[in-house]
Amino acid sequence: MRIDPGGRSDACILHADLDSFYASVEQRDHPELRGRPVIVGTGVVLAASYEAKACGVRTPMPGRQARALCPRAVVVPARFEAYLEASRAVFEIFNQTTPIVEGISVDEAFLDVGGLRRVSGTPVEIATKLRRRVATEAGLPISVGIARSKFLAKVASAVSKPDGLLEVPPGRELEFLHPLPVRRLWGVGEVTERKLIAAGILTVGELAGRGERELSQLLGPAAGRHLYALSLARDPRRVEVGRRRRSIGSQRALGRRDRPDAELEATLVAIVERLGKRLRAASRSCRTVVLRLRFEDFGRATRSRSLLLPTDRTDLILGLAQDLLRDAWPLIHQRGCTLIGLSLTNLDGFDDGQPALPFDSDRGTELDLAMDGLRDRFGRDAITRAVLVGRHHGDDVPLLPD
DNA sequence: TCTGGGGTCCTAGGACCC
DNA sequence: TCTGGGGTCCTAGGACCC
Repeated sequence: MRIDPGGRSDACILHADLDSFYASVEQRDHPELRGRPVIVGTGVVLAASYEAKACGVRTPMPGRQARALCPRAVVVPARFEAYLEASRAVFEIFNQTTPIVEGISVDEAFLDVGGLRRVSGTPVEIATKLRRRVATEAGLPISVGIARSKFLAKVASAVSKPDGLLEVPPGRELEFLHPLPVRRLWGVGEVTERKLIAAGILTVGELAGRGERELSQLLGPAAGRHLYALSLARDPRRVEVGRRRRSIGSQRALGRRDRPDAELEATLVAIVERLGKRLRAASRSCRTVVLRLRFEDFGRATRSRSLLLPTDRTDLILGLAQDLLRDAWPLIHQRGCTLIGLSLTNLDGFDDGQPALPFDSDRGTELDLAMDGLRDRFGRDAITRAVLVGRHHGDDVPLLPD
């Protein structure tokens, strides 16, 4: 019998989610941390072990608050390289489990195991084996949810944590879903939760009872339609292999102390260089550059500019970024800048087909910017050394051979 | 010591085109 | 001269996710 909108009658989507990922890697690599509360991140909490979560530590909580809640906690700085390495090992196991893997982030993926019953067994058997492999081969705890849809599989993995396995049996989706608080719905964050609670809607079941029209009036047409569908367990999205990134970005928090303008400009140059390298490493090009700013009053602003044609050249991207920054100076001087970032969007070109994992292709800067311009002017092979000199407003020749 | 760094999607107004 | 409908693109902002 095929009744659900996803066109499936069996629960064959797995959502696999590593538990407290960064903290688990630290406990794996440092045995003395096992069984103790661990907080990763010295500024804000990037991850907390279950022992630390038991004290109420959450991410992304300010570090000071976390240490007050959990004075016994061991605070360690993040080691992103180690996490990326661990992520690769786990995704290797995912990919050996089924060819249909959709990576969501470093520590999370959907797996479609629908066609594998004869080869590998039932979804529960497959998930059990997957969890065992991740534990023994990668040394990490992972939770898995199984359901007929992505959304329910994701809710199931969250409910099963820590180190759990939970299947939502076909036909019993609403029984599972309706008692849950609205916050469990994918797309309900702090703001939407507040609105829903103010309207007297506390559970998914109550949300389903209101109907799409009322929800759309409350939250807007797209959100209303989306949440109403989820509340009835309608989610026809398939597991997609090799989704292409739609933007890449990089940002730096600056703290609250006053920074000279030149330091901001230098930070922007460094960000552009990183992004240019990542862009070319992924064989992509971009047409729009977005400058992101955050201010001391916690307000935010974005400024963007588009090119006529896509580019992957660091110097062209930097030109746009500097134009945007120049326009934003009054804003920055007035409100104080605590974060500067850049996103590249309207991406074009093929990429490597890899899931969108953060931190990839990013090993510091190598004066790429200078090399770009010099290669164009003097030819690819003629250049062995380059010097990047500062660029100020109006100077249009920032690059000189050494 | 008030808040990291990486993303996705939606909305809305204005310019511009047919 | 004024009015209309339908569409795309650009820019800015906001909510949400891990």
